[in-house]
Parts: sequence; C-alpha cells; structure tokens
Amino acid sequence: MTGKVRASVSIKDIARAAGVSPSTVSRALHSHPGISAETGDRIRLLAEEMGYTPSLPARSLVTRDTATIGMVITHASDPFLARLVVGVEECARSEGYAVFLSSSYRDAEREQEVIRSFHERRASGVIVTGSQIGTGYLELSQRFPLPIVLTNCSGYPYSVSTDNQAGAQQAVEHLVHSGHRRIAYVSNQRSSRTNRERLAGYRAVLQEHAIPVDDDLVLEGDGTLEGGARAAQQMLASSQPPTAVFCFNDMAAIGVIHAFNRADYRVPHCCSVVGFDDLELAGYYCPPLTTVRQPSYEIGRRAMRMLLKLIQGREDVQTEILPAELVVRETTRPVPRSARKEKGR
Amino acid sequence: MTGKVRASVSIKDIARAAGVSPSTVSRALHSHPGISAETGDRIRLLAEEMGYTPSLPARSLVTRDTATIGMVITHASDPFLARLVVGVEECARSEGYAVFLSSSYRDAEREQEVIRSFHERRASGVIVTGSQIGTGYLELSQRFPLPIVLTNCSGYPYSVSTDNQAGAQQAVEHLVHSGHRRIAYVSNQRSSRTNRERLAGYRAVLQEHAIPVDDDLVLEGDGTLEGGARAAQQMLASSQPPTAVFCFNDMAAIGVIHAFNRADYRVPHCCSVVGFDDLELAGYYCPPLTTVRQPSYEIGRRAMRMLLKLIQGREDVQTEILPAELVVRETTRPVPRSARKEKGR
DNA sequence: TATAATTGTGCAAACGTTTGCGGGAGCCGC
DNA sequence: GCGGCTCCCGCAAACGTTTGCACAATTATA
Repeated sequence: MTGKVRASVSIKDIARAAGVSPSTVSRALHSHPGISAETGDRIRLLAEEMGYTPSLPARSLVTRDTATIGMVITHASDPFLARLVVGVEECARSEGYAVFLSSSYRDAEREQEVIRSFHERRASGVIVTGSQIGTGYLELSQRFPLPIVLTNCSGYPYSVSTDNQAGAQQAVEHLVHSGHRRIAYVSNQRSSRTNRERLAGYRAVLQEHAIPVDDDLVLEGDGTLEGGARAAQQMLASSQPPTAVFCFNDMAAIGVIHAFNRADYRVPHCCSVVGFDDLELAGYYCPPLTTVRQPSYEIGRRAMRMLLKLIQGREDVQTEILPAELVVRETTRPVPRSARKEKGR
Repeated sequence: MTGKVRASVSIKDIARAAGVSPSTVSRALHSHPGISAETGDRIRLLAEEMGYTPSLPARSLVTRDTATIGMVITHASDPFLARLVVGVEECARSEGYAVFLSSSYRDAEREQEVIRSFHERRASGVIVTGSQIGTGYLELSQRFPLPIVLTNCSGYPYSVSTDNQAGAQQAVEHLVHSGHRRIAYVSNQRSSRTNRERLAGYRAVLQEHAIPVDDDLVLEGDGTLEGGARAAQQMLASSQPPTAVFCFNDMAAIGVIHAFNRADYRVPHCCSVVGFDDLELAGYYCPPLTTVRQPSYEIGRRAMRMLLKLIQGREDVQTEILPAELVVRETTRPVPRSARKEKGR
C-alpha cells in the first residue's frame, strides 16, 4: 500500500486568500494578458508567500502534455551512459522537457514494465538504450501508443546508432595490420543486434585478409567485467591462446586484461586487446585501453531531437547512423617478428 | 514549446463500448466487489482489446497518491550508484512504488530544480545522493513540502550514511601499521560533509600515532579520475612525495595510480594507495585496489525504508549510520625496512 | 448622452479518474 | 402481497488545473 502526499496549497487556496476566482489566479501565474498588473502582482506575491507549487498532474490533464520524457537505461551506473544521457538532457531541457531515468537491468520484462510505467504517467515519449526488445516495438506500438526512439538498434525505424560494423572493422584492421592473425572476439549476449553487427565487422576483416575464422575464437561474453574475465579464462585454457582480442565493449576488455594479467599473460606484450565505447575510464586503465569511440553525446542529442520530431507528429525522420573512431592507446602493439614466424598461419 | 500526447483510450470510451457507466468500468478494472463476474470479465476483456492504459495523473488527482518516488543522483553513470540504486528500487518495488532518477551534476541549483520538478509531479517523496544542499533542506522544507531523505549526510535528520570517519580511520590505520608515515589525503570538494568526515578520520589516526599532519599532504581533489590525476601531479612535483595516499574515493584513487604509473612512481612499490567505496571496478584495476567498502546496497534499502516511514507520516525515524569495512587488495604494502629507516619520522 | 469598444474578472465545463450514496431489480420468508 | 435483504449498477461530486465565453465596469467614440 502506498501513501498519500502531504496536502499542498492549491490555486483555490490562493484564490480564496486573494479574494478572486481560481481562473484569475491561473491567468495571473501565467502572466496572461487581460489581468491588471496590480492584481497580477498581488497574486504572484501571495502564491510565493504561500509556497505554491503547481500540480503538474492536474495541469497535464487539461493541457494533455506532461512535458516529460522517459528514458530507460540498463542500470544506473552503466558507464556508457555518461555522455549519452547528458546529450539527451541538454537537448530536452532546451525544449522545456524534463527527463527521468528508469532501469531495465537488461531484462525484457522489466523494460516493458518501465515503458508501461512511463505511458501510465503519460510521458510525451521515451528513449531506450540497450533495449532487449528492439524491433519488437514495431508490434508493440499499439500497446504503447507513445513515441519511442531507440539507440543502437539500427533495425528500428526511429533510432540512432553508431556504425558498429565499421567501428569493429577499424579495430580488427588495426590488429591485423599489426601482424596478428589469431584474433579472438568476446561477444555480448548473442541476441544483441549491436553484437551481431560488431561480430560481422570482425568476420568481414578476417575474410578480407584470408584469415580463417575459427569459431573457438569467438567467446561468449556479456559486456561486463566478469564476463570478460570468464572469456579470458577460456582463452588461457586453450592450447593456442590468441595473440589479440577484440571485445564487445570496454568493460569486457578490462575484464579480460585483468584476467590475463593475473595469469601473467601480459597485455600488450603477450596479447593485444581492443575495446569498444571509449569510456572515460579507458584512458585511465593500465595500460590505457585501445578502443573504438562511440559518439555517445551526439547519439543522445540526436535521439532526443528525433523524439521531439515524433512528438510533434512529424514523420520525416529516419534512422541515423553515426561514425565510430578508433583510438589507439597502449593495449595493442605489433606482434614481434619472431612470434610472427612461429604463430603466423 | 512542448507537444501533446497522442490520444489514449479512456475509461469513458470503454464505458460507451460496454454500455455501462464509467464508474462500473473503474470498479471492474480494480476487481471491486459488487460487480458481477460476467460484467467484470466483459469489461476487462474490452479494456485489453482497446489497449487501455490508465492515466496515473488523473488517478493520482483523486487518490492523492502518485506511487512515485524521485531519486536525485549526481549523474547517470556514477559508479557508486550501482548497488545503491538497486537497493532503493527493490525496496520501492516491493511496496508498489516506481522510482525515477534525475541528475543534479553536483550543482546546487540543478538539485533544487530537480526536487521542484519532482514536487510538481507530486512524487510521494525523494531520495537524494551526493547532495550539495545537505542540511540546507531543513530550511527549504516548506518550499518542498515532501519527504526527503539524504544519503551520506549525517547532519540531516532523515539520512542514512556510512560511518565515514571510522572507515577513513581503518584505511589510515592500515597504512601506518604498514610502516607509512608520510601519508597524503586527496580530498573531495571541501564543502562536502562526507569529505570532512573522512578527513577527520585521517587526521585522528595521524594524531593518535603522533605523526605530524602536514597540510601540504592534503591535496585538493574532486572525486574524479582527472582530479585524482591532478593531485598526483602535485605530489610528484613535491620535493618529498608521500609513500602512501588515502583517497576520498576509488575514482580519485585510480586517477592517482594512473598518474603515478605514468611517472614511473610505481604502486604499490613506491607508494601505497587506498580508495573508498569499493566499486566493482576496484577489484579489476591493476593492481586491484585496496579500499574501504561502503554498504551501498544497504544504504539504498534503508533510505527507501526510511522514506516510506516518512510518507506514512511516521516520525519515529532517525539518522542511520552503517559500518564501513576495509578490504585489502594489492595497492598497499609495507614500506621496506630500508626505506623505513631513511623516511621514518 | 447614448453607444461602442476595451479592459478586467468570474462562471462553468472539461481533462480522466475514484468513490459515497442511492436506487432498481430480483429473491426470500412471512 | 408486502416488507426487507442482497446484488448490481449509475449519478454526481471531487481532485487541481486551464480556457472559452459571458458579463460588468470603465473608457473612448460618435
């Protein structure tokens, strides 16, 4: 059982105190024309004194607008969200919207529950990151009759993503150009579209360079530190560990580096590692992480702009795909000539 | 200018379709007694078919309860929030509340704005982490007539915190027991109460062991990677760098370790470092970070329970202070006997 | 001075719900 | 056949706003 809110002063209370009608108070507070300056000032002063705060639920009932956008995130401290959320908040703010976050914990049911919760509160629209439902929203659109834009789900018509495949290709190109041929990939959950795209990039580069793709070299991960570490254990247990590994994201990369270090399989001396995202942390890890940078602030900003268009009923929107950029730091390096001979092919 | 929400099906639409009155629909949807099973089923089916989602704003207007709690966080990807938010969400959920997050960016004005935003939406209560206002809420209580509980602000009557001073003492004790005598502290923003408490703990231990506290050894930081790195630069530039440093939190600690490493001032060989928080990342850093663990899940859970009490109008609540726990990993080690001789005292 | 335009304010409906109260229909027992 | 009871359901008020319209008072125009 939930509890009641403390009594708040209403527009009627002010009206009574000022000896005017509620409508006059409403108009005064909005500085409508047609209210004398004197009454207006008196009412506004009174409202201030009485500690009046308008009730948005009541207001939204008649205006049919909550000026609220909901954002579903994976969890509160997902480091990938840092710049992305700033992007959406800044954009939303400048248009008079407030944004509220709620976490899905990468669970499809929770995600739907959160969306429903936003809809019940009549949010103007929602942005979802790390969706487990993805293109499934196309069928759910009458269940959730509110504008939804996704990030990193290029199959959904209202989405903005980074070019995952191209980003992955840059990463793997970098590795093969450094002489690596046994290159592993540690994945995200299989179902993830983003994962499929990055995996495709990985495979494309290998094929292009006539390097056989060895299925034992694609490890199951989940985008977490722990998942990365687990994948690293598997690699270490193999008879012929890779000399380089490309990871779904930076967290996984840190997980594998950590596990490699523990096993004295040094990065980058024994093995190169590259991540994805370019978290702020990446530059502070040891060694500083080579990774591919997502323009996450820009993703957030554009997602919000797209959502605004949808809210306004405009349909001239289309999926946006933003470029990724490889940033080379210190977890990658050329394989030594000697090693290249024995390990090559 | 914000935009209107798409038309939703209302209880009246269902009533019309079912040939009954709105009140009957309402009662049917809530499975009130006094509605025949047949009509009830018919209405519920119809509601499902028509894609009805109740309007919480409208509902809350009459029930005077939004079943919503607001949580203000510093920013979306603050790693300290990981377990804390889970704690409040799980507790809230079990009591039928939804929780929404909004970021303050450690700015007092933004923080007030967020609180006001929650109050306008008639949230039942709010929890704020990393408050810049702190005990200032005591004076703001009539401006924000809704229950507020703070975390890590032990001066505020409705708060749950970790025992910062005791935690800091454990950390510094550990360092002096390892033979260190030149121990630095890298702080958070000065104003922060949490910072003052940890600093007090630091000073207390030094005094207890008759180690003079050198003001040059308390460095200004801000709890970020970058701030930690800056503080490290300062220490390195000094004529006599410390042999150990205690940091306000893990992020700062990682920042100093990173900067130390860059300068080939190895951790822990040349210098021990201990953080605060025990982020998940701490165990994955290299070397794995010695730190003091905050019971952050428990903080979240208790904060939410406290808030629930306040919402119910109970006043039998009081500040809670939870114990911290030192976890020793690999960024600290005894100072070598030789060094102890030349550096000691 | 009568009329028209202007200015300031109030009335009432509406938004989508919930809920106390009253009332009609059916049934029972006498 | 009548009173009483139970079972379903509708009426209407209320929550806190906004807003179209009417209206009274004041001022400008003829």
